[in-house]
Amino acid sequence: MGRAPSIEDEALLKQLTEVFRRSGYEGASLTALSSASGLHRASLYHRFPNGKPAMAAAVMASVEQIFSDILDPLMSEDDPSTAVAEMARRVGAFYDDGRLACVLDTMTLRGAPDDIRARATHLATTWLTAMAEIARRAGASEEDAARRARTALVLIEGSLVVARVLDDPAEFRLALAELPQTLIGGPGNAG
Amino acid sequence: MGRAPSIEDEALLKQLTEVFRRSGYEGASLTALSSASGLHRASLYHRFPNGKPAMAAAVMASVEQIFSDILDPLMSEDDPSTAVAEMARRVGAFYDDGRLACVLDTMTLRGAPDDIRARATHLATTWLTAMAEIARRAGASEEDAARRARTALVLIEGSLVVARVLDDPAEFRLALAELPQTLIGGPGNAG
DNA sequence: GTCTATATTTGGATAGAC
DNA sequence: GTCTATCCAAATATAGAC
Repeated sequence: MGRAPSIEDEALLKQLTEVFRRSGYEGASLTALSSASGLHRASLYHRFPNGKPAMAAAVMASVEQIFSDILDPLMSEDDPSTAVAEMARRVGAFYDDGRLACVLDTMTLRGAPDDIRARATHLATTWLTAMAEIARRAGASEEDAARRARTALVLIEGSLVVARVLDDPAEFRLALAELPQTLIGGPGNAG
Repeated sequence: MGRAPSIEDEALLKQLTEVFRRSGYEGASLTALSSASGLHRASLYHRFPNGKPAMAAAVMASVEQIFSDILDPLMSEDDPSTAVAEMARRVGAFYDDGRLACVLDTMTLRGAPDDIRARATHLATTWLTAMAEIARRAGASEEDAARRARTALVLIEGSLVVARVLDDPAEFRLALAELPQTLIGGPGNAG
């Protein structure tokens, strides 16, 4: 067995993810990724022999894993309202209360590899499906449930942009607080 | 007088703006800016002696000008509902029906110069103020008007992200279509 | 005002010692 | 597994001809 890594895979991915989220794919330089992780550039290449595209792919895979946890309450929790509230809590933690951008936003600008953009599209679809399902379970029609899910995603992504631009997390917090209402509340739904 | 420019300032700014909107500040390489404008890199430096930061600053100034036109109906048009509809139409044109991202999003990632980010913040504030004013004029309380304006901005920015990620302008079109409702419709307002 | 040519720096990537 | 040293390409920027 070789020498133990100075930073475990999970912690490493977390640091790399943060850089990609803050700077976007092209803005995430090897220098930035290196200093964030504490590993020299050559060490990053040892972990990711295919370089920056591989790092970005690993980040996307990591985020997919994190989202499977974020969305888990929507499947496992019986009460839809409780389920959405718990999902909102986990979303808030992942976005560090609005201080971190979404990979769906920063990894889909021109310059990002096609496979990364495709993964972002897939992640968005997964998220939308899970949110639509909980709305459906709370009594919404299929059409209304799909609409509510899209609105929820728009509010989360938009509030993250606004929070960044205004340097104020208030809008993001509000979007999360209203998520149960957005997905399962109001007219036409039992929630 | 010297030789006439091969591309007029206005057209040049439009091309540069598109690159910055698609790629973000760091992703907008001189090569990309050059091929989009049809000018060689050295010619871009002739127009902007302070290089890429100056190009980005000029782009922000240009966008500020465009927004003063986009927001003009909110001041000059008597009927709030008509005013918002016309603003929405101009917003749709500026974002090319959801195909172009917002500078508020792409120019505020890490790596963009501080003064560019500050201009983005200022632009967002100007936009919010103008939208809050029309909501106020339509009968909303000051608090409700401010809330509606923030929601409108969140919906526009979020729907642009979602439209890009899903490669489908539908969500953006919907956000624009519902803008009158968002700003001046519903309970608690005369619109 | 635009061009070709070139300088300089940064970013991405590799080789080989430890 | 991480490091120093190095290579190569791309990005930013400048000089000077036309």
